Amino acid sequence: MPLPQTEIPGRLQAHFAERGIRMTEQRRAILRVIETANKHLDASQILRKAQRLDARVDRSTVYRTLRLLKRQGLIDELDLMHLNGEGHYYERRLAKDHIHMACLRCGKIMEFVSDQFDKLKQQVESDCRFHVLVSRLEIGGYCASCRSGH
Amino acid sequence: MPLPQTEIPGRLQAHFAERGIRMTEQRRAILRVIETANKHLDASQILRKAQRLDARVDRSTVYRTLRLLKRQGLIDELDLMHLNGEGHYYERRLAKDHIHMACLRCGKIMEFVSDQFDKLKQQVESDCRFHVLVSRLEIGGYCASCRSGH
DNA sequence: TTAAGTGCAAATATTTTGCTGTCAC
DNA sequence: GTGACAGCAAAATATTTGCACTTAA
Repeated sequence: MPLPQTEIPGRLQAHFAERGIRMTEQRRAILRVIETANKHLDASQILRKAQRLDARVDRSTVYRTLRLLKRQGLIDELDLMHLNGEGHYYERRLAKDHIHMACLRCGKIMEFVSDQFDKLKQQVESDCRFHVLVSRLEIGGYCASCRSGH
Repeated sequence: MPLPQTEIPGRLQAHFAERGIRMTEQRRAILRVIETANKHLDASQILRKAQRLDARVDRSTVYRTLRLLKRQGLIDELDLMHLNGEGHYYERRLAKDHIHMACLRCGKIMEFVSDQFDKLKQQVESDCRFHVLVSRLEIGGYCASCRSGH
């Protein structure tokens, strides 16, 4: 049984090699940033962090690489309820999808894994004869602390 | 038992009146466009259609009104997998939430109502002690026609 | 070698804001 | 009458693109 994807470092680079996608220093830096991120990053944050690894990285290369990663199904794009502007956030796509919850009061982002979510997607597959490739469930509301303090 | 919200025309205007939110000709035009839309519209499309009802409507008024409607929980904001650019789409919020499926090949948007979706949200409420106010489930993949032709 | 990738600058797309005048209540 | 709303123009934000140069394979 393979290890869960979370525990394989360099998995993104490995994927590029497997599919014969060219590797550059800039891409290496960007992939590294995404692989080691411990929270959701937007394009500007990815740029800044990648430039610390390789100062040459340009903003447009970040966007081009993000588009590539999306097409390859390696990252997911999130809005996180637009708590901060209109941009998008990115995170590695792991073996198991999860739900994102954003607290509209304190801005905290929470993640939640649920078998019911998988069942729901299976229902879409069978009831709608729709082949699911990507899915995104984002919920906005109040977290436990904020709802009690209300 | 009240009629489903879908069947109450002028419901958005009624909501404004109930909450003492000022009604203007411009808002009337924008609300009318949203209420009578038979597909998902983005800000530019709403502007264009609203201007046909009242030529004075300005782009900024559209955005300001959309923000107001969002805050009032009267409309939902969608990405529809960004099939056409980076903008957002809007639709009236009805009594029952639904899932949006976007075919990545033909661009068709489908909607699906599922009790499992409601159950999943209830699970988030209880397991995470998170009070759900808005939720958005968007799925990208291949529709029945496109998957068979593949 | 050469097709793919990059930086740079400029363009495009989307949304917001400041300000002054107008209008709903 | 007055506070909320509107138009307009400009700014802010987010993303994409054209093109000449560079580089991975």
